[in-house]
Amino acid sequence: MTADKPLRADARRKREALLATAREVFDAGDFFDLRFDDFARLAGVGTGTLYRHFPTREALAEAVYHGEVATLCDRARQLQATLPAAEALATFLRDMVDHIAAHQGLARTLATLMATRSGALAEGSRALEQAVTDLVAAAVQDGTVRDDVDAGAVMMALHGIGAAHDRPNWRAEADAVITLVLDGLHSPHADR
Amino acid sequence: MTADKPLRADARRKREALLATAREVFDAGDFFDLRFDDFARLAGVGTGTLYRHFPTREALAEAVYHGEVATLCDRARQLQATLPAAEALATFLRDMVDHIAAHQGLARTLATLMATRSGALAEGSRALEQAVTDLVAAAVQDGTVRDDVDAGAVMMALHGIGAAHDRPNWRAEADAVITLVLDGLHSPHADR
DNA sequence: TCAAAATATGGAGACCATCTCCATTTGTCA
DNA sequence: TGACAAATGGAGATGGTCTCCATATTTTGA
Repeated sequence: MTADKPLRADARRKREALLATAREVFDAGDFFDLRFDDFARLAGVGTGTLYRHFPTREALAEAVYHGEVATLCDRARQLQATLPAAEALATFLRDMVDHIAAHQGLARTLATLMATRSGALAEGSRALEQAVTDLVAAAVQDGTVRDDVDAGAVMMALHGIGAAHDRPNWRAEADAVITLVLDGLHSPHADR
Repeated sequence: MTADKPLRADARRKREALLATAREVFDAGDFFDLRFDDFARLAGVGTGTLYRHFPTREALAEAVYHGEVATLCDRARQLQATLPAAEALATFLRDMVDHIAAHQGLARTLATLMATRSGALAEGSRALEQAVTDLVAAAVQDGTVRDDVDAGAVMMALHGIGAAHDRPNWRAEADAVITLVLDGLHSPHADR
């Protein structure tokens, strides 16, 4: 997609170091508590180098988010290929909750980024949304899910779950949201 | 709740000016784009005065949010007093969407604040959640809503709606989320 | 009504994170 | 290996945040 420029050897090394460090910090949820310049020191890199590779904090986040999303999308495709549509959708959503539970820091970071609406996550988010859209469409197709509601609503609900990750009773509530959404999706159309 | 200290006359005037200005900026969604010192200038107040009254940006936001929440809670109580429980809940949720639609800037500001999780909105959020809890409890009581899901899930969904206010198709998706949640709430318990 | 005491003001400047710039180092290619 | 291109890193400029205190305003009480 982005025209690959042949990156020099040391450049790639530094870039990788930066990304590795970012991933850790990202996952620990300290992404916004850390002075940006310190990423550089942490990764054993000069400030200038950091800024050359990732002009903004958000650019760095985007790069990390990318890998994250790829994993989730693979998972979605895999489920879709091996399970009945409705079940694939349900499993994916429950898995998402597991995933967020297992990566609180990541959830926190993403929530902040979403809210700031730097737009930095646009590409990654679109990919994730596409995966959800496919799952929902398949379920609609075989008639197990109503057709008057689209995947956007599901994304919103997921967004809410991720953003609220710090609630005391998060896990139970997150599961409850998924339950509501799934049961709602299986309801017949309301008349109005 | 907070011990009221008899505020001096000019102090109250300045404080009010600050709040009025903040409310505008808040509603316009520019809350985080504006240099904090400029609030002072905008409100015709010195920087020092601003910081005396509201030590942080978040403190100022909290003060504004307070009034906002009070209105919504009143609305909830009023609905609860005049409509059957299930209908009161449904109406309130739909009204919330209307409200957010009518105050995009506010939604944006709140989403950012929530994500930053300054904790500044804790009190206001608790009040709002209490209102929703009451609505749900009443509906559970008279048997129109399942009892295995609590209000926290509804809050999460609302949170998601508010946080995603910048999606192109926001309105339709927000309505869809509410529909899913309401239909989900009216479903019988799932077995597992 | 008028000091004196208490309270509040405002803005100059300290502080600190972000980001730029370029002299130096490192890698690549012939 | 030499010469050119690519990349580095960190010193310092920039600009927003917040503190401090000399001055101004309000209140008190005699």
